[in-house]
Amino acid sequence: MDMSPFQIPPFQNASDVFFKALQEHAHSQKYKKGKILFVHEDRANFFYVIQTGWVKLFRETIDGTQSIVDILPAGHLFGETALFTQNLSPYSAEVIEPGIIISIPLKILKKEVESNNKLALDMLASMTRYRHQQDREIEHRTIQNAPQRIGCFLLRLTDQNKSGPAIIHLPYDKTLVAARLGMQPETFSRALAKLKEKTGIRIKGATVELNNLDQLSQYSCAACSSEFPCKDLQAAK
Amino acid sequence: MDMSPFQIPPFQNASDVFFKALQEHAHSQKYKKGKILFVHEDRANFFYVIQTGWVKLFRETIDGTQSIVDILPAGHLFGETALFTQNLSPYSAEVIEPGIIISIPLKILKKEVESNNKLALDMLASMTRYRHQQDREIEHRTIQNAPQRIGCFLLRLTDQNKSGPAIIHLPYDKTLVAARLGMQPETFSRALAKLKEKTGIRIKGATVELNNLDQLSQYSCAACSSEFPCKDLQAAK
DNA sequence: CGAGGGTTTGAAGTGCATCAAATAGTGTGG
DNA sequence: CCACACTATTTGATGCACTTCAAACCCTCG
Repeated sequence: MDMSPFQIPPFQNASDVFFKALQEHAHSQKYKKGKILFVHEDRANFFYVIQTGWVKLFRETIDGTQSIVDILPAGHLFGETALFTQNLSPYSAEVIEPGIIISIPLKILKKEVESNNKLALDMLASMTRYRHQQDREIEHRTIQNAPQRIGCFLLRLTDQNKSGPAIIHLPYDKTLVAARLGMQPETFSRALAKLKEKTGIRIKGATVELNNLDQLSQYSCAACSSEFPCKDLQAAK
Repeated sequence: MDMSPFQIPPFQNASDVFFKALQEHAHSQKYKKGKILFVHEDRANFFYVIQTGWVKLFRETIDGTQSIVDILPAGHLFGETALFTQNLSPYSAEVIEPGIIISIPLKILKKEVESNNKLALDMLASMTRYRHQQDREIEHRTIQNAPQRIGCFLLRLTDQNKSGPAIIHLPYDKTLVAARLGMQPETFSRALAKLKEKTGIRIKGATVELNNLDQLSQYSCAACSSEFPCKDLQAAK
């Protein structure tokens, strides 16, 4: 099995025993769009690492309204928190862009985290980062308006090591981007148009050309407690 | 020094060495309302445990708009995440109801968490709980309206071990409750009136009488992916 | 080429914010 | 213990942002 997906936090310091167990019990599989990996409040026996594709984490109310917990790109893991919640899934997970996902028995991780303090610390660091992202997310929902939230989202999709104009293309359906940002599809469409008018970005289908990052970040980050490039925030989080 | 504040998660499994270090270096002090404990992006050398009183964690934008990260009651700790962020405070902290707060050098916690895996696991469990609270918070902001959010907040203030009518009194200013719930004070006032009309609660100043918990939770939790009593959510979180 | 989903556009409604002002409540010094 | 000053809270009037419902458009893919 390909071990490269595990060259990422928080696994840098995992033990050989752990990797050996992975070889034996981790399972890599390609999934189609729409595949439900597990459901909220299910008994959880696995956690997952995304090798390629995108995964949506969500919950829903009785009347079917969904609320997006997160949308994750390749390189992220999810479902690992079930370790600390009596093995109950805190959300549902659905593949939204086809890709390869590795499932790993929670038991393996449990054993490792209980015996390898370095890994536990790395997980704490990951959790902390996530927590701050969530804090920021709440802030955004509260004080940014729709066009600003979109602008901020686009900025986080850019490669923050480069400067100058950037061309990105939306990683998944606009409807989903809208949900991810806590707005209706119609609002997204209109807000994107407004953002275009305000900052001069160019839009063609799912492709967006950001010719003036400064102008964009000035417009979007005005209503935020941190400036672009938003420290600690990962692309497309 | 009184050690009772440390009979709480995540310190049950801390070592004697840790407690001895606490005796020597932890500092307990009474603070007045309005005291700023530290400021966003300050260098952090301490973390804190609330013995009595309430503390507000927040950030602000250049134009002075505040966004509330959290409002914490006695028994909670905060500032500990600086351990994993190069000792930079991820928010500001202000005492909003006078009380006694214990400050503890991060170094002590650092040493303990690096050498005591049990504590690290307990911290992971605490973080996980917090993370799920935040997820829920985002959900609430998205799908509950103002009166429902207030109802949900009131429910979480009740003693969930008892049933039947409950009398609570708001733990801090209505203006702050409003901010905590992501709305304006005016909106809070009107939404509370609406909630009264819808669920028959009684309000006198800061005292609220919930004579029908079922009706209240039915009204509030309709727009939520979990039912009352919202599992994993602590009172007044 | 046609079916179906994703996206945009239009029209109307709703909830919350904002600005302004009145009222209630609280703590202080006399 | 009272009057004043100040703050917290409520109430009113208005505006705006986003939602909702409806329909058209577009794009992709079988």
